[in-house]
Amino acid sequence: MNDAAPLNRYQLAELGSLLAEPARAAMLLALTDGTSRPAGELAQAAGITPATASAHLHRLLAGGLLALQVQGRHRYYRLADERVAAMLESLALARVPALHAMPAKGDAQLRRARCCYRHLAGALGVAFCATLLDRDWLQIDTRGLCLRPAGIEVLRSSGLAVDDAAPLYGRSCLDWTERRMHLGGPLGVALTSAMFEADWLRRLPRGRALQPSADGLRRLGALGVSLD
Amino acid sequence: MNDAAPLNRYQLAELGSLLAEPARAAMLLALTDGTSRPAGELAQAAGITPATASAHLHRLLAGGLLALQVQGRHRYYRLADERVAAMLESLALARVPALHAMPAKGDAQLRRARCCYRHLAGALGVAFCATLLDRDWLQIDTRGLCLRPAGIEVLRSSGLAVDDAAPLYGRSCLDWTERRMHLGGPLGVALTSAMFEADWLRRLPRGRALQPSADGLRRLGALGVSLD
DNA sequence: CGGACGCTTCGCCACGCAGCGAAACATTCG
DNA sequence: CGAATGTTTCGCTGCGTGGCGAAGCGTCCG
Repeated sequence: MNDAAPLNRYQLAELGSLLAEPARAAMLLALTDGTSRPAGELAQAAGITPATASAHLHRLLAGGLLALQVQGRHRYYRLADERVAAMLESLALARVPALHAMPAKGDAQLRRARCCYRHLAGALGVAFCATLLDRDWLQIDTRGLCLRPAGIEVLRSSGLAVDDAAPLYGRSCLDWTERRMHLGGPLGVALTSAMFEADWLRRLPRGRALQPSADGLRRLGALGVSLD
Repeated sequence: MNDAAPLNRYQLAELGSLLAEPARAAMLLALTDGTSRPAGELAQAAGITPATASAHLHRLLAGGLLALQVQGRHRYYRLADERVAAMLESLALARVPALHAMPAKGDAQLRRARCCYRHLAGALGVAFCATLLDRDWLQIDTRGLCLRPAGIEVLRSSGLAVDDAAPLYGRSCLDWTERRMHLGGPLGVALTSAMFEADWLRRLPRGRALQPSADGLRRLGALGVSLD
């Protein structure tokens, strides 16, 4: 949640028109997990020919929503940055009738652990964040959420590679399925990627769901993180 | 910031197309301060004839972005709810080149105190939030930010009508000009409206800027809120 | 070197829709 | 009741743009 620089009508309209086409929307949504995908794959995801997809991708690129990486004869597109992903996520909020059709929907795996762009969300993300707050390992100030020294130490001794060179700040991120906050922002991303490195979490081939490893669950449990 | 229910391409595209027209964007932006405005005024703000505006307003209404209130021969439109305002604000973030063109822009009044939809933002909002956190009057848990009893007491004794019947939860909201968090969500809205009632703050006829009263500044100063 | 592949550019068609003026409808006021 | 005002509905025109196939261009591989 943010208050924002005053957009003028043309900037807002331009942004809207980039989203206004189902084909472009499909391509953006296919990239919300943070992956980079070649143009052909995005064309297929959107259900259009490569020719049409190419035009759409250029518009999104020119609009600053996508970034391009050329690799041989493939051209990999990804979301320009985390703010674009955050914007897409936040758009969904205006579409949700507040409390409707939420709880039991989606598969159980997705509810338990998933990525919210680049950080951990779902029951596990909420429980992890609750523990950090509960044990006073996480403090809040006006710059955001930040690990206290005690938190850095305990996470590190659990096997998580936590960098304390520059203090990273996170932000609270309301969890879609749990209706509680979890940890997002740079700090959330850093801790989540440390969990990947330590093999506490594994990515699944498709979708946003994540698979906690047995070791990861044991380590988290030792920290006091329980899934009820 | 939120992770979101999975929007499909058509929902996202529909939402985008509602924003994609400068006329509609202008009308939405004119309503971001939370006011209700008659159709004719919105037509004028968008620079189109009433006939065209009527069609746009209907689309926005059908799309769930606006709410309508009929009063005599006037029809007052306003943003459907706070989530719509939040969405519009968050859209601006994707347009801002991270750290550009921010600090000195806009007038000083707007930077000092303004409304972020319905709650207080700007230097004053940030300072107020920092004080609440600093004095430990505000706690954070997984449901959000919540006043502690000591905080309720001290605010009340300063003359702010703080209701403690049901604990209100706020959320952190990144301040556009200050790059620090301030207090948003239901709690932020409640405290801000209490400040209006206590005449600590006054609305200005136009725009989002707010005018703190002399008494309000004195009371806030007594709480420890300073604008440096 | 030549074919396969990935992607882009080009030219074309067709649909959607924003815009307006005119007219209809509703409400208020004299 | 009739005029004035605010808003909507209707019919129309013109522009923007999404879609495709065909062709062009770079890259990889045998």
